[in-house]
Amino acid sequence: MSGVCIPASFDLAQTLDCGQAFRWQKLEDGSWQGVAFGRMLILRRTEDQLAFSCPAEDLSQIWRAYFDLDQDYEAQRQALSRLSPALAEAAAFAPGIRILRQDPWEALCSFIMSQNNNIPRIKGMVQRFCQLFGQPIPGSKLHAFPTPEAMAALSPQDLAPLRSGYRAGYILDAAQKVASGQLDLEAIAREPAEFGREELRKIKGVGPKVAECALLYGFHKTECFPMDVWMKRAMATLLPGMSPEDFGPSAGLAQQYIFHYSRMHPELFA
DNA sequence: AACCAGGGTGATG
DNA sequence: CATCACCATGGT
Repeated sequence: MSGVCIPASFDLAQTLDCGQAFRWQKLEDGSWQGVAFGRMLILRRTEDQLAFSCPAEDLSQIWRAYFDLDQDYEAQRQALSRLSPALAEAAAFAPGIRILRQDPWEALCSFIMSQNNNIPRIKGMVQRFCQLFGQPIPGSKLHAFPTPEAMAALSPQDLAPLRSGYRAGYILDAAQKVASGQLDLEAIAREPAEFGREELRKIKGVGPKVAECALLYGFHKTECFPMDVWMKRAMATLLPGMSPEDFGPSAGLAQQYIFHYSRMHPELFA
């Protein structure tokens, strides 16, 4: 068990249930449980601290980066809020959102599953995916996210119990391209976002939106700005005339404020 | 029953 | 370049 002071802007519910990650679950006692990088974590907030169910070593080597704890989100939120009153309101609605630094393959694969799908079903699909094909995590009943190497050997029939529909072929194509080295995720992490956009779209079923999600949530390319159906509606209604480039280097955070705000206020678009 | 969901593909104007 | 049917599945 190890603790850490809560950064100025960090709310567990806002960050873990805002549609950027699909493996976190709120437990009965109010703490959050999830898996990332093959480790299970239970996370709970006390009055002025976060309690991590892990050794101090994992906190400094895995979770500090995952939760982007060294970044000043308060400063970004204030800067973004000056750009537009509507954005300021969305940011004030969930000031504790942070952009997680997820595993690149997990983000890519999860958002391939997300296409033309809804969030509850995406969560179920990701859960079955891990349960069916991921390495068990000792003493937890949970499983790591399946590796591309493990997936590359499978056939579409093997993925039938996943009930992912036509996305099964997309998942396998992604796994094969990554496992074979045809697609170099480390190079995408290293290079500018535009390189990643071109590379990721070589995968079947990966278009502009899925690539943008993978780049933002898996490669932490913070200027990326995924445009799904919610965001298109929100931009037209709340931020008419503005485009992704107007939000600068932390456009991804602006996008997440707007996305979450829109999803929590569906009546705005009725 | 028809329509929708953090879309993409392939065909057609 | 814009539009459109279609894609598999589950919820409303």
